Amino acid sequence: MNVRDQLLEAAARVYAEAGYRGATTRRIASVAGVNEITLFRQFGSKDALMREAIERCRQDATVPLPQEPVDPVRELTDFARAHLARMRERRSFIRTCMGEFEEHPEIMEPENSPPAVAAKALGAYLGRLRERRVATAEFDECVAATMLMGVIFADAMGRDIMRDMFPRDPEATLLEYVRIFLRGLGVSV
Amino acid sequence: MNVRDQLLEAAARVYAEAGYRGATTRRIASVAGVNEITLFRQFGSKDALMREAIERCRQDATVPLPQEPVDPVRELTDFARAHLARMRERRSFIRTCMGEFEEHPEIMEPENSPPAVAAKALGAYLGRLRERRVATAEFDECVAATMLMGVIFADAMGRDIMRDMFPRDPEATLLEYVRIFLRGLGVSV
DNA sequence: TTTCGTTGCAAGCACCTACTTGCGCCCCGC
DNA sequence: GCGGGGCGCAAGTAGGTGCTTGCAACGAAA
Repeated sequence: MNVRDQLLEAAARVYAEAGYRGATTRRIASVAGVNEITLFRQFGSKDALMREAIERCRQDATVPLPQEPVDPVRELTDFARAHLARMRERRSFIRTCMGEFEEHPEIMEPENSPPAVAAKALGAYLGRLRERRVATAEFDECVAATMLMGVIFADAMGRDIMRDMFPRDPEATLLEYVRIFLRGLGVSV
Repeated sequence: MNVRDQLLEAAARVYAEAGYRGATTRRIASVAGVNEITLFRQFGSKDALMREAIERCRQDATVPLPQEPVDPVRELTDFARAHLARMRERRSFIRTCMGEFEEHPEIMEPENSPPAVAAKALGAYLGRLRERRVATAEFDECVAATMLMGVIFADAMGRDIMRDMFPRDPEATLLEYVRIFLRGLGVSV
């Protein structure tokens, strides 16, 4: 791994831990194991480095949902588990971004944010569930999709912060989320 | 309002906007409309001021849930609306706290955090719904309570950040959250 | 072998930070 | 009227910040 990538990775790590102001060039360089001057020679300024480092963390992993629903509980559990795992991995980074939204709103591009695209795909899947008469209740699939993504988001962000609020067994909790959710859409579980 | 309270309020406001590092003593004093030296004379140090200012924001408003459920949809909608409004008011502050959790985990006392106590009260209410045979499905009321609080939390935190993910009408969305949720517990809506 | 681009090191710049000192003003109780 | 406590102002401390300069070492390409 070349010096540039080391710096980008270190910048993202330090940013997640300490925020923009706390991510000093000296600290980033130290974590990257390179000289501070090299940072400026490579990126010109702290701002340019941070912008590129944060942009790098944006690559979203899309979780597929089947075109033809077969087993909604299993399919949605897999979907939710994948998103939950991914958000939990990045929780420090996400929390820092959210905390600095007031100061740097530009780093949040609402159009393509990963949860938003996931919610869209999920909404389409829920629409298919209704078309196939698997989901029999009246519901707004957009609100429903936002709801499930919101539960996943809250779990990923809050489990380590408010420890006594979240049940011990993450996997069982996840399954229960999905079961309550699907029953709410009129899917028999 | 005396100088001390002005400083405490200004400190909380600036902290919510800029975080701990961004809340400089000069900026706080300027927002409070007092001299920076007065800040140190009153509180001794920035840390003491911030600690007291943040502690002040902790006073939680408990939202009552009826002992005898009558109209679950209305009761839970009122409950959810109150919590949503309160979280949304304080969203900047909450987001900043979450963003700085890695650096200052001590400000989060997981035992008495407002969402946790709300979730506990909600769980008890859901238990009553089941005892009265209003909620007929099998569900874990602890997980269910966490689920609804999570949806509220995600809406309060995310609506202004990921604008296209949340439907336009907050009140209608809220009602739909509650309806899907209650149906998921086996309550006929 | 020479050359040249990349890196490290030492030092330093101007600015901001939390925090201190000394002095003068002004209002409030006596 | 007057003494004292609370406040503001000017100035300054030591340390951290982003960023720059000058110079030497190294390794690969020529």
